[in-house]
Amino acid sequence: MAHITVSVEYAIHCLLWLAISDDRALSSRDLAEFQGISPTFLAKILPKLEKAGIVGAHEGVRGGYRLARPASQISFLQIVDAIEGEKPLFDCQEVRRRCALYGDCPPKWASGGVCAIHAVMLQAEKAMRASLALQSLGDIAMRFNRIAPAKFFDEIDEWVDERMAIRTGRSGKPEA
Amino acid sequence: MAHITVSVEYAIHCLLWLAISDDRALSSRDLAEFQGISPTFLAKILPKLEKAGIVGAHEGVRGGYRLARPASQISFLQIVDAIEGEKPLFDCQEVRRRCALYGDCPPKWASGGVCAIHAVMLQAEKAMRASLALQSLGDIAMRFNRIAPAKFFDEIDEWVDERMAIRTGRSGKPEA
DNA sequence: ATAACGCGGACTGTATTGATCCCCGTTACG
DNA sequence: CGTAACGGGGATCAATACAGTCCGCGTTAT
Ligand code: FES
Ligand code: FES
Repeated sequence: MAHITVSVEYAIHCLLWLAISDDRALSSRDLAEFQGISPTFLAKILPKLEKAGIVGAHEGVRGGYRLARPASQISFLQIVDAIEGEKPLFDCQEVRRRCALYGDCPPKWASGGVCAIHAVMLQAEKAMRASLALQSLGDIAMRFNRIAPAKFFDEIDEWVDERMAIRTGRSGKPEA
Repeated sequence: MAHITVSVEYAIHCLLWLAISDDRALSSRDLAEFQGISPTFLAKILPKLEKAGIVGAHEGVRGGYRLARPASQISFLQIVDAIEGEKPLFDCQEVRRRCALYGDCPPKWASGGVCAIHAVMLQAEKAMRASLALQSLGDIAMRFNRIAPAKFFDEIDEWVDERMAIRTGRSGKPEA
């Protein structure tokens, strides 16, 4: 079966960090290094979330990304659509019209409307999308808050602070 | 989003013809020419249905394929799985374990069980598969029987008879 | 014996995906 | 005002998967 690409996994995990460390704008490089994924590749993903209105981008030095809405108002479906576009799960090639019995002009009963087989696929896609629409980023963030120890959130803060200091405070020294 | 490949469309349309023209074994070449699709490519698809126990193959001259079960006992899910294998909709790369905060050994609360994001995807896949499992080839065949004019079925029979005659009766003449 | 079958492997071309690099406009900070 | 950190977009590349072809083998009715 087809795939929801890794880009979506990267995107949602980034959004989860943004949801947890609210307020503070995180740069794409921060998010990449923090999660051990390719910075240049992540830099191609985040603009998609921005164009979809899921995150807000702040340009220039000290810039970065913030959630554009409360996490509870960001559904998984919106994220997946923002990253993957609107490619359908099943892409019907209308083979029913090529039947040898009716040469080049298939009768209306065979070519009108949606092929019954195609309809089944559309229904399956609809079920999948409905399932994705039910879950919000806020749900996952809450679940994460429950399982992660409080100490962990302090470590996140420390890490981010350290990054900020390295980048701005001591900008002349490129290496820590 | 990802795709259910064209092979599935070919496969299901072939199965539909097999369901309609019951009894008679149709060869892969018959099915391909009948639907205007590549014979060599279809010849790669049908064995998958055979290995999955959906169709039965009869080798040798006058051979071909038949449904191995009544059409009502063949679900769309079984067909899709037979063609596409068992590739998951979403293939988790476990990015959660790469977090910079816990170097090489992520704590158990972060790596145990299934990632909450992954779980959402699994649930969506489950919803899609459940939707596909609800529809059977028999349902579609019945729907087809309702919209197709009775005359059409006679034409199918004629066409098949003609093919049989060309292939076996006058085997010495390769062209019609 | 022949020719129509199914079966499988090797092979090609193209599209997509993951990933890198470079350059540009913008913005804070010194 | 200059610099360096930002985001954004285009060009490029390697790996993979998919659609489609070709060839050869074993099987079986006629
Ligand atoms: S023609 Fe595409 S599914 Fe029937
Ligand atoms: S680690 Fe794969 S979805 Fe979270």
